[in-house]
Amino acid sequence: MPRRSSGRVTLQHIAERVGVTKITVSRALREPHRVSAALRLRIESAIDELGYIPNHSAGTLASGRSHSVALLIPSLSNSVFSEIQRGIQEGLGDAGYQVLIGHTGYSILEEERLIETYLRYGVEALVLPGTRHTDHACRLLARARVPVVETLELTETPLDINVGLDQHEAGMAMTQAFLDRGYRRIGFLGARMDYRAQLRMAGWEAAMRRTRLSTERCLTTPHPSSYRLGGEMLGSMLERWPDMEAVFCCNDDLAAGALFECQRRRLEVPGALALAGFNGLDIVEATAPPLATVVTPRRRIGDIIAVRLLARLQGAPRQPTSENLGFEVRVGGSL
Amino acid sequence: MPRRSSGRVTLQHIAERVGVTKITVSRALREPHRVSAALRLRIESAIDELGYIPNHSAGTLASGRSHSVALLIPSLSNSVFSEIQRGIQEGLGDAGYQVLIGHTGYSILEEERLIETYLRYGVEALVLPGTRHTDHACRLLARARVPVVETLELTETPLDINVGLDQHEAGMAMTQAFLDRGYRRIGFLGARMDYRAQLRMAGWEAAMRRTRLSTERCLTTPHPSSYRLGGEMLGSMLERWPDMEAVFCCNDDLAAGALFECQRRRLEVPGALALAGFNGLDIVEATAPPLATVVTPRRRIGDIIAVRLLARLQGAPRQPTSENLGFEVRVGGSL
DNA sequence: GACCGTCAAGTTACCGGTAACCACCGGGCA
DNA sequence: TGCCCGGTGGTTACCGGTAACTTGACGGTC
Repeated sequence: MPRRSSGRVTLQHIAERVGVTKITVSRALREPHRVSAALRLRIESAIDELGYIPNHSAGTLASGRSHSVALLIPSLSNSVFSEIQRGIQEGLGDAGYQVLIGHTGYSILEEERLIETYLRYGVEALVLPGTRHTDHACRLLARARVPVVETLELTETPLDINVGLDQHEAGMAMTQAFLDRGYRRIGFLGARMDYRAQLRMAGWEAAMRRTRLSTERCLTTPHPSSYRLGGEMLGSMLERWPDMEAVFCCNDDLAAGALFECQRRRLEVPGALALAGFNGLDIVEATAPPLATVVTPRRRIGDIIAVRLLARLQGAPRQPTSENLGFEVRVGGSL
Repeated sequence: MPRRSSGRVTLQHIAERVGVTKITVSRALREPHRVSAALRLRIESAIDELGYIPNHSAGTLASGRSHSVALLIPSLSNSVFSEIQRGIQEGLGDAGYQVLIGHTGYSILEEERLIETYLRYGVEALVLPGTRHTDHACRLLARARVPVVETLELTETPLDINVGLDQHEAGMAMTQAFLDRGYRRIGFLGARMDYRAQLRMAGWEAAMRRTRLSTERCLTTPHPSSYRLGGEMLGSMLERWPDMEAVFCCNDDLAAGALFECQRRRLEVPGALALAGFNGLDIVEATAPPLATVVTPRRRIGDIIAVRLLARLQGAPRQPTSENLGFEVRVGGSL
């Protein structure tokens, strides 16, 4: 007599119903060609009569394979990550992997916690946003001997697979686009200031210094970026430096918010002030005028991650590499 | 000799290292008070020396409890869902549950697939967006005997717990706000046209009919909504009905896109055309003018879901109920 | 001093699958 | 005829934990 009556239908139930042993039912599901056609049909009909649902834990425990992969993303409301997710999902989903999504909220501590959680789940690979991790997270990953993807930005010392773009260079390129059009008093607005925002800012600074211009006009905040914040920060900036000619925002949300603030103040864009954002989200082409931005190849990042990961999951050897997928400076109508 | 050398550290390894049996180690982790303090310390240090990571599958299989809950969301780039997620995460995370996020892409077929997947994982509860599901999904849920939350909209026939707001009534209320201000030729723009968008539209229709006004001025598309689409649809609408006085958009993205299009056409908002959106996202208070919208209590929905679910998980009996958390019409500056 | 209760740790069986190996059957072939 | 082989299905053990029950030591109580 069973100790616990889970009430759940198991392989054993199907097997009894059909009059075979459970291994045969298991095979009918996983290696159908190894079971005779007639029997397979009887098994299949028993399965859906009884409503059998395989127990993933049991399967994982027995086989040592979980058929799942963890994808950690910093934000659930940012289409930068949702497009990466889509690429990965499609690539790995077709190969039979389930993609488990975790939400770090831009915190590497939360990332560490999630890495441990998903290692407990036995994921066969992990995709992490960024290249900065806690020491403990690195130890966990090293011991787990599981393929790891670091994405979005690039690093010289990848843990394993690294796919992204050079955020510093992108920041410089956008700044150079301002310079090429004759702007000189170019400011920088940054929110959240996660590592990627810092890299973009460093790119702006480098381009300004190279041209012997001041990097004084810079405002940052640890708060998450939002449209409203873009407007507020632009306000502070104009108050402090009324002579601004151009503002480079660390992302499109901030830039759009800044644009709205200009509209409220009846400041012509780009006539009175030039603006640019970063990422190339949908909004930049919708505003009046369309915003300058750096378009990042998010969907492609997702696709490439899926390809590289599948190769590793199918046995390709580990070989830490960094893959630069580039970016495109789009001038829009705001500079 | 082990058949497969998983390489992974198990309870057994810790136990041998400390010189006890594995059940003692297991207890030290789950019921520390049942193990003497000295031994507990030795166990803990062995655990982090060897880097033990519990095997979630084994624990789940043995105990019949997965300590995880599935949350399905339609879109990973819409802060409507991310705020709900945050509420649920905080409420359930503290109680020791892991929230597994699934992405349906607004498809009930994909929802069905994910429901089955997560039932295999043995989740102890499911949170679903919406009240429409495939028949097969309903059968799966019924058989699983697991608490289910349907959220966002309300239904008269909840499967179990239902927390949301009356989307139809909200659509009517926003339309009434237009009417109260004297607008008569009020159009409706809808994208994606998932069930909630349909309900909002039906609310608009009902309010218009009640006032004996035409519901002719209506444009919808199955495409996902975006800022760009909002502009394009507004263009089509104005072309077809140049005499429009007001436009109610099924969400804020569309409304913002429509506003940008008005700016391009130098159409004063609300002077020449009044606009409203739906949801109360960050963007509506950032634009110039701020957009009218229906503010939905997303964070509260998440919080309440967590509370109701915890009660059920701790043994409260199933008792299908529908909980209406209401909404707030915010007039902004666009009507 | 016998008895009882409690605390700390161990024994045993089991969760629901899968790997690896084995057994049987019928047919083709030398 | 004897042998080998592929196609089918079964046997056995095990994955890494946990539930439930048991054991033994110790202290308090009457």
